[in-house]
Amino acid sequence: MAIAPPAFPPRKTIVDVAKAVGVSTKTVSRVLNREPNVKPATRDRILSAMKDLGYRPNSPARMLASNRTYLLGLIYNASSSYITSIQNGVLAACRGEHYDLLIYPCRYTNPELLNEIREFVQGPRVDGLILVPPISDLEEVHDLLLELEFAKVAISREPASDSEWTVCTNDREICRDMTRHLSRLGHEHIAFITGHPDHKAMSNRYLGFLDGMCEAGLEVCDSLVVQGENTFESGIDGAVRLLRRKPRPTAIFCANDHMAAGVMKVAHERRLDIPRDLSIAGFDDMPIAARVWPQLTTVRQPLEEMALLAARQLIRRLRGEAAPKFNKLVGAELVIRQTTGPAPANS
Amino acid sequence: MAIAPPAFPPRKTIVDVAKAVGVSTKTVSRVLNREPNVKPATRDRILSAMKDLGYRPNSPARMLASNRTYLLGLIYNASSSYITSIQNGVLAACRGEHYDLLIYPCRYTNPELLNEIREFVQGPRVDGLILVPPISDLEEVHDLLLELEFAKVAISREPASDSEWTVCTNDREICRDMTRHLSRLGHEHIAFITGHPDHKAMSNRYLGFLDGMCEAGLEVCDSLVVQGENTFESGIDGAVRLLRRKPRPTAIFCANDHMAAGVMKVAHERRLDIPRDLSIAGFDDMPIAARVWPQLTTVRQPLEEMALLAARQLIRRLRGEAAPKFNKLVGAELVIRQTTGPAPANS
DNA sequence: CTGAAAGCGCTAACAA
DNA sequence: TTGTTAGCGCTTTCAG
Repeated sequence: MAIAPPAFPPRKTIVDVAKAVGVSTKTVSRVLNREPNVKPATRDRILSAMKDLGYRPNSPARMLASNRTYLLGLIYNASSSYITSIQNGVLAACRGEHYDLLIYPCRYTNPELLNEIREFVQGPRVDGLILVPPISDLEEVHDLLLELEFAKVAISREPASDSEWTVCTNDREICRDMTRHLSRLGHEHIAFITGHPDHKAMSNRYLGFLDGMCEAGLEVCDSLVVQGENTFESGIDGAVRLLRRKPRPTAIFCANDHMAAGVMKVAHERRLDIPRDLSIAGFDDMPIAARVWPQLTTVRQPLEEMALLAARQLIRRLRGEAAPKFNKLVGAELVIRQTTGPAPANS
Repeated sequence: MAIAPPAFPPRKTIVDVAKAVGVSTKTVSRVLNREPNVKPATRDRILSAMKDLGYRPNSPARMLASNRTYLLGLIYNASSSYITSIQNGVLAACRGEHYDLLIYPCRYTNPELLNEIREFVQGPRVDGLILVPPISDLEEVHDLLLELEFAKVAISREPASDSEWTVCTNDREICRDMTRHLSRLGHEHIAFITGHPDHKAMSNRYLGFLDGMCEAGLEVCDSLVVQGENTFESGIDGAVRLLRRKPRPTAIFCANDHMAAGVMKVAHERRLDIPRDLSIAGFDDMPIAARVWPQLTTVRQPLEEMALLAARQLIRRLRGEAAPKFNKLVGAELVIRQTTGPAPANS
């Protein structure tokens, strides 16, 4: 009834390979799985027989027999814009390791989220999970996966326990550095638009801002900190509110680039010159950062690399090769472009 | 050695379900696959037994036995920015149909591309393929898949034969409409930055521009058409060249939004007021379009919907339910924002 | 270092 | 409308 994938000439199996070489299927299976205990000579003969016969392993069969799928799952919030980088990193780790990626977008606010995830991991279609914010911030998700004893690595999450596997960046330090950059440019009234309160990494960014202000001996005025929601629109709202303050801030540091783009829009509409009248900084170095005018000063997180490290570690673990502890910290860097400049003289 | 997915309590199988209900495994299998020839009453009993026992089908087993993977493959060029919309559309079609998505980024210029694709489809990890530009423009890819008799649907491709399955938009008509919009605003010197010549949909956009110019009785001056490459940078280059022309164009229509953003950058740097001094139009309605300042006038292609239709059709075909012909045309629409306005009076 | 046999959980073909 | 019987191609015992 359904159209089956064609198979002419009929696909070769390990039986064919085993026959051709004159060994048992088990031996073939061993070289397939890179197991030890195969004489190099035998191994080579098998390998070349595979090539000659055009043999390709049948993955469903391996899955069934080994109870593993060689598939990694990536659960993410559907509207996250950075997911492409993450995907690329994960796939880079999968290449050559015989793993593939199954992506699973969902809404992190969905009350059914836990059930969805349970379904997904018990499919059972994936061997391990990669979690990204804001889903990696949800304790319930980690608890569920712990209960299910399901392998996972979280990106941008501070490990709640020692056995939890994470890859994160120095959000806090780098935000202090950005604030320092601003203060060195002479800014004293520096405003901050925070990220969505559900995102933990966001609060670290704010802490870094506070660190920087403190270090520069600048006062953090309550009225110069407004709550954003990571969106372009909330950046607009934040800017509108901030530009009403007296004294008006001469610099606005946003917890992400989308909000910074919103601030830029408001500044442009008010005919403020960026950065002469107002400096603006973002965070993430999304593609948009280099494409707005003027180009946005921001912070680059090596998302792709983080994802690669996370996935590589996960694969090791699934192979049983991994160390018990894995909490990797990778460095972010300032990307100083055109939206930050000296504070106005009369400020 | 490797950490196996935990299975406590041991997972239920169709045998358990069959026993519980007192039917054969085949009957259970039938309801699992929504096959006909099961008495509704039996069917209901089986369904509720499944629920009671917490049964979940083991997908590797189904794959092995049925020679299908219930996985769709999405092959795309790694640097394509619109891939998120496509993914979302495909996944929307997969939901509820027991299909999942395997993504496979690659470089369309890679000389190994055909081999990569061959490996991918013969994995055999996917049942069918969804192709997007610029890979869907490559004849060799279609030929290979034809030779392999592998099911596929192409997005944004004009079918080379009647049996080819495609979903595309009316690029040409909508570009004529955009040109008409510009001419009605009084523009006479309208420039066009074309897309990368490898992308077929791009040439249709150019043809639409020509149609529009013709319809408006405007002359298409060779010096007002420049070749772009779909990138922000090529938009910058194009703008620099175009703004040197005499008479200077009063409007620039770009074959995509990235290039339009590049044009905006140049315009801003030269202190041209958009749209008073220069109108700019893009194509795609990428997220960036609404976030630059002023907001970009562009064309919205329902990419997500296109992907959904493509995937849905592919799934039907894999089920053996599909019609032999499938060439879907979905409509794009103008999104008139702030970068297009009346032509300067003195032009 | 290698092999024989027994399944993994499901579906296909045929029978009833 | 339902059941029976073989496998799918591989990995896993466990025995050499």
